[in-house]
Amino acid sequence: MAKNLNEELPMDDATQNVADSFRTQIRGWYGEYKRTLPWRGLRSFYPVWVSEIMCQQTQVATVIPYFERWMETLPDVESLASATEEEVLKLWEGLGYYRRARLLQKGALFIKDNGEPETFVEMLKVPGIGPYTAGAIASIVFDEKVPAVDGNVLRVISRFRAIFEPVDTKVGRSVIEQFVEKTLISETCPGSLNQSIMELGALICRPKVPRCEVCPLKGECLAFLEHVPTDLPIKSKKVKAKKWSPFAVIYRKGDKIALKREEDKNLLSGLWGVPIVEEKPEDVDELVVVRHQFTHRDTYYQVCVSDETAEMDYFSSEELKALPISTAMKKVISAYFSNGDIGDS
DNA sequence: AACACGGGGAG
DNA sequence: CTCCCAGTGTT
Repeated sequence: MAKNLNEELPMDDATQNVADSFRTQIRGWYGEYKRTLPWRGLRSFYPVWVSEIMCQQTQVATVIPYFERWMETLPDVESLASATEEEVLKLWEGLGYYRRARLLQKGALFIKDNGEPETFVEMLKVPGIGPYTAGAIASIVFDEKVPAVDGNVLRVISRFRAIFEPVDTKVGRSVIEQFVEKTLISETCPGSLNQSIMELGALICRPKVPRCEVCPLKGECLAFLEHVPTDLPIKSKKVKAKKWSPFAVIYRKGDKIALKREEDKNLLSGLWGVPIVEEKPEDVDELVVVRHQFTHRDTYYQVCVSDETAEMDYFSSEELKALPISTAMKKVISAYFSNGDIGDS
């Protein structure tokens, strides 16, 4: 088999000694300082799966109450598979990246048909499970020797080995994955090793303010010894939010407003909200501008009211609390109910 | 490879 | 303001 030597890091004796030191130091640190988390120590597929999906692009502290409520309501794959999409999204309300919740349920249906995956390769077939999540579950639940490379691991390893290749490219990512898989991961508790690297990234090897002085790896960390740790990792892409000023139309009827489920192809698909349009409709009065910053869109909702009758379902402020509604739409709706009653008609 | 996809924490 | 968080799917 041909190997791509360009993507391999050195694997001499010195590197192996460094790897041994890494494992010893970080395991000791992890045993003493790891946070207590609701899913920490669990070794069955379902709760680990749910926790990993919830934690994608979301800080652990934010996830905890969502995870606990989710597990009380939908404690196993079967209950998730048979839940309504509305119920699933309501449990996810406020967490963001709502596609994760819908894919989680699709995954439950997939597992209902195909059985629970038990290997990294099988897990990749489940909707919503990518290389990180497959590695995390396979190593934590099934002791498979596979890396779980998230943002924390990219940062910790790029600093530890002084890897200046951009980590948000195929090559850069591969270098990190190869180092973890070929050099770092061992037979003993691969899941704990993966988790310990992530935990170190979250608590010590932080993006802006790393706590190098108390880091268990400072003796071998090339970024700490030879460079400026905060120069790493290198990231090549940087996308800036574009300004977006659509109209949010409140169709009112008495004390109720019209809401609809957002279409699949749109932002916030599956959630409920008022209609969002690019062009200003006829016969509406502008009420207020509500700003909401998405990652990719700095949004200025121009909230308008209309007394026309819309072909949608109408809800009172009490009734809409039962629906899954995004934080963005809650701001818009809240602006209407707090200001909209004052004035004309 | 580049982009879409939410919301919030922290400097 | 900025960056980034236990990433994945689509184009």
